[in-house]
Amino acid sequence: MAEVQVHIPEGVIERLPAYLNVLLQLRANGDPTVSSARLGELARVNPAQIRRDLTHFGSFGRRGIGYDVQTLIERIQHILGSDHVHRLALVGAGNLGSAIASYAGLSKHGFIVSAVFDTDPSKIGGLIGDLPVLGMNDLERVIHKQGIAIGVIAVPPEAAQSVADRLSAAGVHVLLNYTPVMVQVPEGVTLHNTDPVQELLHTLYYLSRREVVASEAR
Amino acid sequence: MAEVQVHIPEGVIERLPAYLNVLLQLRANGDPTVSSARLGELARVNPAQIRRDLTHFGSFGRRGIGYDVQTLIERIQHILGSDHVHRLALVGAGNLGSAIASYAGLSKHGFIVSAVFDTDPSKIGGLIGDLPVLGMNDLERVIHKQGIAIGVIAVPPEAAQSVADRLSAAGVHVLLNYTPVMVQVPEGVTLHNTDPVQELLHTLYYLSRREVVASEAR
DNA sequence: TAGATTGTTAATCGATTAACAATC
DNA sequence: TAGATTGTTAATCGATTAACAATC
Repeated sequence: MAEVQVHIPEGVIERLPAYLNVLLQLRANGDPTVSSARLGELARVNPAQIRRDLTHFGSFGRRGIGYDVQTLIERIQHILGSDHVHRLALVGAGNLGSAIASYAGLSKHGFIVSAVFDTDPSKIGGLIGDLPVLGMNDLERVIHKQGIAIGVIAVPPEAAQSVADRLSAAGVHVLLNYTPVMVQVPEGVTLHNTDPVQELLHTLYYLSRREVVASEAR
Repeated sequence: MAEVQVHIPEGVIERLPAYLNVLLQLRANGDPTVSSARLGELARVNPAQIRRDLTHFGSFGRRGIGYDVQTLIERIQHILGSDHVHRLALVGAGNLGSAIASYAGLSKHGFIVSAVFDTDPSKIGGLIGDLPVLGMNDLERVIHKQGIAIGVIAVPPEAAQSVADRLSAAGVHVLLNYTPVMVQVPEGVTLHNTDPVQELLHTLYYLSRREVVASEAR
């Protein structure tokens, strides 16, 4: 019987990585099982919601016991597709590029930086981690050859759009944009702007409200 | 008559920074006004929702005309509190720290890196941008003196928790954590994990679904 | 067996959207 | 005036949560 995958609410998919993160931590901690109550506490999500979310994909727990940490990790990784390796192309070998290449969070989830590109002749041929920096001329060829589906933009803002264009044209499906520029991408390419400032602004709202409340309570 | 600020839905506050980003782009473009239809197109939000969101704070548009870009920018900046400067303390003067210090997205919204700290004696006294790198001994004193409310953690993962503790104890209200470690913070401190991998995982779900769909459609 | 905790239903809650009168 | 577009209501939609029978 084929599994008919009906629509899964966006919110569910957004929470799965958060659950996964907590589960990986529990595993590192040596915990064999976890209840939805504990998981909810750690991920700051209502326990009922966790159970509800998981039912979209099956039933992974045991009544009276909870969830086996290792099993649930594997199930979620399978659902997300992070149970196999994903190759990234990193464009930009500056400070930011170097930091991304050595970022532990990537390898933890099966992402590996597979090629690094830059325009600067003084950087080409040098090493980032243990990868040689390639010139932009090699971009299309290497992306095809290595079957890279994810591109990371870590270049100066003024170059962001043209890099996005090149990566999209080369067949990359997902772009991670580290510049504050709102780049345009063609249909079929998913863009992620990793602008932490956006989040900071959001927090600022609550920060200033708190100050107001505090001074009113004087 | 005092404005009684009732509860504003979280989602509204999350969207304001997105509107602001688009508006700043429109202003840079020289557009004097914008309709909710156009704004919605650019921010990928339903126009009715934009109008609804804004009514929580007042009525900023003109019927038949739209919104004055400059006015709406000022209003949203005032609501969020980004109409004045916010000082950041940056801990970690490595590649990542250097990249953050020169990140254009920060200054665009009134955030300025006001002090940089590191433990490495070979870095202390050196410059990041035009700021001297200070030793960790100076952390509490400088944060108090400069009235810094926001801390940025750009250190190796193993140091993340202790840096978070020091910053929290020094009176910082908001932490931006650039490591993949889930750090714990005391009550009253807001933590933001800027883990783009979380988002990548989320995208991966749709990416693998698309591959399945594509191969089934073969 | 008694206690714990899931999977699942049904109720609640809140957010999104369509529609339209007000008005520029 | 006619056309455009807001502000706001009311209807829809979907997501969250409480509750509890099933079951380990």
